[in-house]
Amino acid sequence: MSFRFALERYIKDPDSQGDAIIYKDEKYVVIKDKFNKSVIHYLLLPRDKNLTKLNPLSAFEDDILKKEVEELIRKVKVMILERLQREFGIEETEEFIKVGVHSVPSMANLHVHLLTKDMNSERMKHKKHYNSFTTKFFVDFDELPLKADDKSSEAHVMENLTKTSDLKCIYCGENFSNKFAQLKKHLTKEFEKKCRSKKRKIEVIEID
Amino acid sequence: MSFRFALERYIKDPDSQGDAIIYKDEKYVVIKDKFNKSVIHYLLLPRDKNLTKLNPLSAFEDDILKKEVEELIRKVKVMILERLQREFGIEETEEFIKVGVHSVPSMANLHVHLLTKDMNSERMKHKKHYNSFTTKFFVDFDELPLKADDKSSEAHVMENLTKTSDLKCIYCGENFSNKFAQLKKHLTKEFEKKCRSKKRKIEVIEID
DNA sequence: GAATCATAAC
DNA sequence: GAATCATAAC
Repeated sequence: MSFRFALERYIKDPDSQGDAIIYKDEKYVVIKDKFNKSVIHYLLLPRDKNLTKLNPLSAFEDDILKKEVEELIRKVKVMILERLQREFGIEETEEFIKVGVHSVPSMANLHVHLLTKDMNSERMKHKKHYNSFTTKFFVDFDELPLKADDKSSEAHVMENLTKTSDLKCIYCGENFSNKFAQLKKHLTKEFEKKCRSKKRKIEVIEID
Repeated sequence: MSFRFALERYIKDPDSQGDAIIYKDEKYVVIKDKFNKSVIHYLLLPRDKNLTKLNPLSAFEDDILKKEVEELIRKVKVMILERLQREFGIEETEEFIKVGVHSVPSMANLHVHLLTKDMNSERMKHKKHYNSFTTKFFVDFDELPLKADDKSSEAHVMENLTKTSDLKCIYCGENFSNKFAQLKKHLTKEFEKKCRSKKRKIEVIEID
């Protein structure tokens, strides 16, 4: 089976996926993105055989699906903010969480991205990664479903956007042109600032 | 001036280089490698105008140079082990420090690498990076100067070695073939094991 | 040396 | 989607 169906196993047999599973019920699973592009990056997937085949730009024309997913998104956002507090000592609001879909997903199974806005991850490795979350290639969940004539439906246009858009800092808007390495440094600095601003005092005690 | 002379400023005016300078006297400087390939990675450079032009494989035919550098290496090794203890809580011996030169340096100014053996760094980005420290491309200081007929003197042979040698874990010898991403994960795990084995207790206290 | 970009093969 | 490899231009 092609890599495009790599998410299939999570909806078919979540119990076999260990701590990659953040949430599950009969109809949905929420998993950790294996190649997280932010400090926290989850995927929400409907488990239904038919729903999982839908295109993300039109899938949420289904009102029931949309309502149910909205409700689950609310829960997951809380979990994300709690984890951000617990693991990084960062107090944030829902504004710090991006929720939406890729215009042209590489993975076939319908999935919604939920991720913190830091974009600070080892796995964030090149321009296309970054721009797939920071340009119109990424469609906010609130904008779904898209009108059929929306330009965001044109796959080639969208893919080009991830290649050609300048790299701009999600925090301060600074334009890094195509200088990805410099953007990375900047994002790390911005995130560490966010951590420091909580003024955590870390005490290290040797017990052996 | 070409990038090949990027180290020139460190020997000419170390005082302008801030905390990149680990040690300096009239004849030598030791600096942090700007693109460190291990947790701790320093470069030792003779400042003399003539010495800095020498080829690393033959430079240490000069007995005085060799003796002086040997002495400085001893001092720097102590500094490295202290920093390893201070910053990472890791207790190690000199065996954990690699000292030597690249057969075919990219940087023109004579420099000796001193680095911890973890090979665990964000800047370790591809096979050539790794193999330039783990194959015969890297010549241990103790083996210098090389006999003139040593194969290690053949630049093309050496450069090929960094491209074609299998990736092998420096800790356990596991062969990762050309699977660099997997080697990286493995090295991170190995290093974290080393940290954990010190059983540090970390207490986080919010003060704001 | 770093870094961007393109390109197979999975 | 990931990952390896090659290639300019600095």
